[in-house]
Amino acid sequence: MAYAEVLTALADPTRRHILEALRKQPKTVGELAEGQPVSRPAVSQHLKVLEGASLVRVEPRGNRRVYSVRRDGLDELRRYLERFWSDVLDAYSAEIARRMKDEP
Amino acid sequence: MAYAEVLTALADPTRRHILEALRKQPKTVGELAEGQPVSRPAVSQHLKVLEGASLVRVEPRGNRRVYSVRRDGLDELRRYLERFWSDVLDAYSAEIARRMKDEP
DNA sequence: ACATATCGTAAGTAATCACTTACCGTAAGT
DNA sequence: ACTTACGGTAAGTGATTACTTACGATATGT
Repeated sequence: MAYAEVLTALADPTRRHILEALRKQPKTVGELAEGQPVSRPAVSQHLKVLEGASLVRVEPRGNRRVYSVRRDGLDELRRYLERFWSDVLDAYSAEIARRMKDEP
Repeated sequence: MAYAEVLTALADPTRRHILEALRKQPKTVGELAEGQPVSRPAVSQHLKVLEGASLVRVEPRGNRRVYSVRRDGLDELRRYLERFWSDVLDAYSAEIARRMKDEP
């Protein structure tokens, strides 16, 4: 059920902005906060959620904490979407087959 | 920016349950409400959100309103995820190339 | 040792959200 | 025509949630 955390994490615009800021290269909390319209503690709280969703990883480097993008969360979400969609397609083709049988 | 609506739509567990109930076959509002632990109006409200995210389509059939899964919302989300991830990979390989140059 | 920088956490607050009950319009059955 | 079924919308409420400021802990620099 990890995809649930990923979805709630990605549902917030500020968290998406933070994630997108990390696309290019790893950044510290301060650097991330500069680019956002919210306070630094708010960014910290969002990072906690992103980390819980396996979308981000931390590496403490001395005084700073360097955050970078992590693949696992996105993979989890992709698997969920794919599973869901293949179920839809299976049901669809089963419905077609049923109709072919009834109305030849 | 349609992926934002898709993400907020999928972030809610009840909405996901409703969507998953529609995987198998199209259903009316009443049928959907039976399978859920919430009231029928709540289901109606969720369906409105799902429809706004292009995850669901309605076809009024006489008295009933038949809802079914729609592909567009999921596609939109997939495009966003793919775009995001390819940006990450591009930045990563660019970083590798930079290091190869500096430290041969 | 002391001052400064970086960042997480606590506490409080305002806004958002999911839910309920009540109501209304429309279509179908008698 | 009258009643019943179906479902969308309005209004109100309680719980989440995203934000703020204040504080504390740890590492760096002088």
